Amino acid sequence: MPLEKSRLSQATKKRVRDADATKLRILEAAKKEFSKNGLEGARVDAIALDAKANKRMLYHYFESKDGLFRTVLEREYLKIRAEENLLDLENLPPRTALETLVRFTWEYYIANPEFITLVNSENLCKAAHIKNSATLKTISQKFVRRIQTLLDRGVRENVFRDGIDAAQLNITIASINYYYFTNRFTGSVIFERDFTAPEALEERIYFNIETICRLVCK
Amino acid sequence: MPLEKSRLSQATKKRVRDADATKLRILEAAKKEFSKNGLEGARVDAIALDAKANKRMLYHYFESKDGLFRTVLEREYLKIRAEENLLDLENLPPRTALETLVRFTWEYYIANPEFITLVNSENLCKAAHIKNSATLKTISQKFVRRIQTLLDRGVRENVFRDGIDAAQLNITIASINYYYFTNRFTGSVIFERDFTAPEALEERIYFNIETICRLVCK
DNA sequence: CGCATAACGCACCGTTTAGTTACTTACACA
DNA sequence: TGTGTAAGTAACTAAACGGTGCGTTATGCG
Repeated sequence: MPLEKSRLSQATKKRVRDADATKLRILEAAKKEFSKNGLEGARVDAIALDAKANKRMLYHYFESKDGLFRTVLEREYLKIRAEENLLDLENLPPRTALETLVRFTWEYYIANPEFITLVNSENLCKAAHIKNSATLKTISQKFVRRIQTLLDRGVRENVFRDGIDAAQLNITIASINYYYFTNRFTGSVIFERDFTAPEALEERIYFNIETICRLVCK
Repeated sequence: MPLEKSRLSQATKKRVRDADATKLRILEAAKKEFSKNGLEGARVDAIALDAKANKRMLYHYFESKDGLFRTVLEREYLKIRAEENLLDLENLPPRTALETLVRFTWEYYIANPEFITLVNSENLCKAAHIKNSATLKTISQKFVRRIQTLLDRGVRENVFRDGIDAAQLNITIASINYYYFTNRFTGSVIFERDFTAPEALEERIYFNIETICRLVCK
């Protein structure tokens, strides 16, 4: 009978005490709070409250506010790289693959606005949290190599210009999408138009694809 | 004799009490502190100390921390627009004018890295400080109109493509320069190269000019 | 079942924070 | 040269902050 109860509780994950579930709740709450208010602006108490966890647990699992931020940020980097890896760039015509990549970046930022503000926070503190993360370096470089392969294939198939650097292209694709979102609030005020209106978004992604295609294609 | 002394002190600006000079010292110190640590991370005491002013004066002149930030940010926007207006785009061949604009943006960010982090902070708080600034809107729109004029002239002279939106182009020029700088710390870690090394900077500005010219020119 | 361990909670700490009160002092102008 | 006003100062506050000491309780395992 106690065995059965144990099996049931494991299966339904309705344990009163569940370290993994608590950790995850804290991470989700931290992601919200850090992305909304920045690293300095985020409140540890607010994270604990939102996670329905005791503040003590936060320090138990993540050591410090910075430790928690590091974990959140690293997870977000891993997540975007993982989704990028799902892109089937290798089996698409080069031009279509390029367009797919631009569109993916755009849509990822729309769906995950937190990523942008987290990265901004990390740059404000000069990348102090990720400085020593070996995994982040390797996965990012693997992605640049994938783009280089795509560029090479495009050149071979005579649709891409020769001599384009994959890292520079990668930065440019990110920038024209990233900038629009991170500055959407000041942008909307200054240009007196709603940057997040559906028509505005459509106009922008069209313009961005055009920009990249004209840069890369023959 | 007291008249002479007064005249002298006004001329040399060596008054013991000088409201304008104090205000300026506070603004300069605030710009440093806000850009270094963000709005929330900035410390009012640190600003007062660096400005060699009493904290009370800060509240006397700018009302609050947010009031000070608003003033700093508005001044920085006015400054970049003023420098942009010095650009002689009207009397340059269209392609040269375009290249001049891209290069100016790039060099402005190199010379004024504070501008970028201040804008980032403002976007984190959803443009709360500049929301009601009428001057900012008008000067920005005037600039977009200048770019539109340049684009029109380029089309007439048969060197630019037709139908390019000045606002979109303006955003794109800003983005490819801005992103590189704001993310230079995470970028340097992830790509394992120094984003601020002279060779890296040169490579990037070349790539950016290429990107814009390919987008706009025939 | 009994028990070691890990999950969890409460109440608290010392420090730092933005902002203020109450005061003194230099200076422009009459 | 006297004086009202604005510039400037020091010491303070109440609240909020990140972080902890220490006790309690659920749970998985032998």
